[in-house]
Amino acid sequence: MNYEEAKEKFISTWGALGTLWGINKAMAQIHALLWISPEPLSMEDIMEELQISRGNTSMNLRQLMDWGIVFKENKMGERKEYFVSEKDVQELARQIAKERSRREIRPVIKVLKDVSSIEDDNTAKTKELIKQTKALHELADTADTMMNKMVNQEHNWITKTLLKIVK
Amino acid sequence: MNYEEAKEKFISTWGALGTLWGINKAMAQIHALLWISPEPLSMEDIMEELQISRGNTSMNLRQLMDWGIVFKENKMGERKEYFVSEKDVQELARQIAKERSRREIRPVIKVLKDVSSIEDDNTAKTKELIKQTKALHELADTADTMMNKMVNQEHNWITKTLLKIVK
DNA sequence: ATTAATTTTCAATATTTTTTGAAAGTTTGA
DNA sequence: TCAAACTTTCAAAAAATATTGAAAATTAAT
Repeated sequence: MNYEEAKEKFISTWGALGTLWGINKAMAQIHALLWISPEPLSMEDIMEELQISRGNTSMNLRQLMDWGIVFKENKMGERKEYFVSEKDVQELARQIAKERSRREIRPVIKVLKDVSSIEDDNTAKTKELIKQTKALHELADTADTMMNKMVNQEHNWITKTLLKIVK
Repeated sequence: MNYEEAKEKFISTWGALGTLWGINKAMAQIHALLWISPEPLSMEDIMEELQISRGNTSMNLRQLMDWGIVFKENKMGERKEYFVSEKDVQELARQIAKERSRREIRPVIKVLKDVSSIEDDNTAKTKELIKQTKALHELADTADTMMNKMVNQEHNWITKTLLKIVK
């Protein structure tokens, strides 16, 4: 496998993985491209490389910036904007965990809490609803608390912790 | 919030969360319905409750069974098939982790390994590709190993471990 | 072996999501 | 202030994904 093949393989694999996890292909691929690029890239560069439109590029770059994993960069004397990805793998993981928790997990935890707190009327179905949503609530809450600890830890905490668990 | 409201809220929230994480709405909602149902449900019951077609119900039940989180059950003297969900929250988490690892994460780890192993030609871009994909490979591999430990642990391991981390 | 009950399949349809591209907006420099 | 360089927005189009429903297949009882 040469450089070009490897690059394409990485970008398309990252795009496919994103899709599987609810992240659109263009967004995942732009991220992949910036992740392996030693230089900041302009919108033109990205459009060219991934064969996508200007509008698509612009919107997905904005989303990546909203997620806190891509940044704008200016070159002196140049009008054009350039983009770079967060390069540290731990920081990337933390940022993604943080955002998914905030946007997706916490709202669900809130619903689970509310649903599991309805008044018990002693019917089997109500009992089951309460019991099962409470169990989900507890698991989700514990897992989310852990994620948040993770997000606020020192740089190398993730790997150290995972390794400790794995023994 | 009464029982009906709570039930609907739970089912639609679970469906929406699924969608966000790449699982289709019907599949997530069928799972939610079975999760809180104290009795096994027939295909008719599910179609009726969620207002979805027979074909849709059949296909998504099959997928849930492929994921190992829903099972067929027969009532004596009845021709019809009934379905029940895995009820244990830990087992649910383990099963989902196990399947997502097998189907989605491991193939990506393989690609990362291959891509990060291309020959270094000492150009900046090749060096960056190798460095960054290697970093992802290491993180993904560690996390996946942890997931697999998890999957094969005793029943209550997840919560105990998470709590230990959280301190 | 036939029929009735039930489930599965899959081409057609509907829905949702993503992408495009051109117009509108913004910024910078002359 | 004007205009060139560049970016953003958003309605329309395209693509991807999910859903339907009826025909085919399966199963079980008579």
